[in-house]
Amino acid sequence: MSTKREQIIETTCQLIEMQGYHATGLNQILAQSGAPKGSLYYYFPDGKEELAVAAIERTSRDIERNIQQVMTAVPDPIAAINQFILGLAAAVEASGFRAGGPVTAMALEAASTNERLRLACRDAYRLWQDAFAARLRDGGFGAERAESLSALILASLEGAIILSRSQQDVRPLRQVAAEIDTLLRPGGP
Amino acid sequence: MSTKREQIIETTCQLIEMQGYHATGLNQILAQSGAPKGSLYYYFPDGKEELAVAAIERTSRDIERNIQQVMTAVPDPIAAINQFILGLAAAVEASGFRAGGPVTAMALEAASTNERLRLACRDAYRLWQDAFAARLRDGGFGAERAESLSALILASLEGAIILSRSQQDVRPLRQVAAEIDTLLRPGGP
DNA sequence: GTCTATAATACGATAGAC
DNA sequence: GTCTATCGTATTATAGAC
Repeated sequence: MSTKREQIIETTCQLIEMQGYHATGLNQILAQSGAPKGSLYYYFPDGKEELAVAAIERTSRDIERNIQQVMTAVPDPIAAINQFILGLAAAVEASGFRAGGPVTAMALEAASTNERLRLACRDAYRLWQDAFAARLRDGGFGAERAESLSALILASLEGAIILSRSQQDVRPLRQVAAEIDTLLRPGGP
Repeated sequence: MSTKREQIIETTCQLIEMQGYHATGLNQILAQSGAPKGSLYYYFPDGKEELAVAAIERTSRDIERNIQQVMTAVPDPIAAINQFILGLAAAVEASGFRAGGPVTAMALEAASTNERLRLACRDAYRLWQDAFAARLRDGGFGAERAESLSALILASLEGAIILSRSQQDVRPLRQVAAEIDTLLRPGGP
């Protein structure tokens, strides 16, 4: 419950999502969060790896809560998914195309080299995909189709964030939102 | 046309796609490619950044050629796109989920911090998306819809590679291939 | 629990011999 | 053109005072 511990994690999330895992140094995290190096190793004895896992878990919960919130606020599942993606586009744009979630960065950098981080990322993705899949089942899709559709939604979401940041333009995210909507609507394209 | 220069670029592509940009050291590239440090700075006076740009441009051409090849071999555009994605899934699996393209890694790590790399990634994505869009127009889709669909295809492709590597399972790529196919077929879902 | 100083190592880049 | 030795500065991690 320590507030300094939370500050360190929060700063880590911000820096990793902007720069990536390996480009973000412990010294930079310490400088920006105002914590000394001793505190970091007191709260995270395993060092950078443990801190990164904490950052992934924190983001995992935050995003999952965000998804649930939109899904509860908007009754129609298809409209809810559309609104979530557009909300994401607005957030990415508002950050000046610097934000896009720390999980994807670590998933790419550490998927092949760090098993612990890979599993943490995998679990986060699983949680988010399940949130979409559950809502799709509520909307009348069968279990298998909901699983398949939620995979497309999550994948295109992650990919569109990368495209939008590279182009510094929200168009890819908006286009994905529109095409997903078309795919989900009864009657189809 | 130097063969050593090509070796350096090829090794850079392999290492960056496995570990990312910042995690890949110049010394590691040199050791694996068998080149000495002097050669690297002779061929790439601007150092790591110039080398990374060369790696992106090389991958850009290779993938574009791969897309064109599948699109030429398979007459039906929708079937061709499906086959390209499944081919990608096979390649990712064959690499032991270590490969997935060096561009995405750099796009994420450098989008906010290195303008030169960001632009190189943006151009690569543009080239690939245009290849898909052109084929969709051939298949009868209007220009605007082809643009929007190709954005979804490229985004979901990139995202599904990340998901598949995190899970060490090609399912996400296969599910994306199937859902894209459903979306494209006349009559729809 | 909190903090500083420092160790051990790797990084990218450069200088200069050949 | 090719190569090696080395510089200066990062990095993660630790030891030990308070």
